[in-house]
Amino acid sequence: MQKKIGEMKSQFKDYRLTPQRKLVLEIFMENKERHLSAEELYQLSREKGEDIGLATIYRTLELLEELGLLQKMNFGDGRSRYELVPEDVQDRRHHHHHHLICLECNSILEVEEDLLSQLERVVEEKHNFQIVNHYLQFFGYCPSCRQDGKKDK
Amino acid sequence: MQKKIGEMKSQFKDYRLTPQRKLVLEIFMENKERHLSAEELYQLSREKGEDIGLATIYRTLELLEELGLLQKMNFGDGRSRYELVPEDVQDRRHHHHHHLICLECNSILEVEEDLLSQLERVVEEKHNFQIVNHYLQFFGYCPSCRQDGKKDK
DNA sequence: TTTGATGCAAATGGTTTGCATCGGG
DNA sequence: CCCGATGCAAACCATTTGCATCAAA
Repeated sequence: MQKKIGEMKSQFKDYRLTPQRKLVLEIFMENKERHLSAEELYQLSREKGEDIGLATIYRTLELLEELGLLQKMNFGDGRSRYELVPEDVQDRRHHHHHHLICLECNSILEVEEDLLSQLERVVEEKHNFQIVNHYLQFFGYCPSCRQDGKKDK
Repeated sequence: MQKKIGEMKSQFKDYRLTPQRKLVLEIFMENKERHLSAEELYQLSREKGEDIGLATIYRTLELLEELGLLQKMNFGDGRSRYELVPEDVQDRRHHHHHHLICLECNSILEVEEDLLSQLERVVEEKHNFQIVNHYLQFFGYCPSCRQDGKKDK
């Protein structure tokens, strides 16, 4: 069950939950499957008839990431993208899913399973490195592109 | 055993192995452990007394990545970084090592082992996605920062 | 009323590009 | 000669910042 934006005030201890910040959160809620860039958020906000400055969007994204509500990511297309961090993992700041990035059509599929726990433990032990989070991307060819282009060799 | 730059001509089928391109490769050879940015390459080249334009460096990096000799990566510091792809994996374009990125001192350790093969197979099968490469980063605290700051909870 | 938040525009900084020139084959 | 490669400067573009204004507690 999804927490409503209004109920998120507790997360904003020293910050104000302004209309602009609500708006950004709202857009993320309505686009859970997407990885939005600042510019895309700007466009989506105008489509909703709202007026919000691009600079404010950047500042809001920075804040929401600090609060652990958003995760910043980079897909190599020259701009940062963000996605909503699921409630149940916000505390631990662990983000247990990965991305399948198609080299042909640039689509991004999400893989929900997280099979890295054991691997993390191996690495932690071997290198005495305390792991807080991980980020895994797979590059290759998605089902539909494999069919079209016969990328399969 | 490392291939010499002079022996790399075969990789440059339709391109010229110019002094500038040799220089860039040479710097990567001498800094295998580092993840160099364009600007850093520029600095290192001047330290060697060579004169090469920054634009040429960018164009060279793009080319070398296409040829599979370099891997482009992003550590979230606002600039792209590159590292030499080991010979024995250049063909398959697989890059079998990962990064441990310290959130405290920003150091980057490399983990040589690759334990993702089985995981890749699971994902490929489950999602019918042909994986060509993967990229894995671990975020946390390195040994020395754990000691200093007692980040360990 | 005070302090954080916003919006605009200007500045920043990494990267790309246009174009004249250079140089190897 | 020709065509790819280079260098310089200008252009680009995502992101950041300065500052005056706004608004909620």
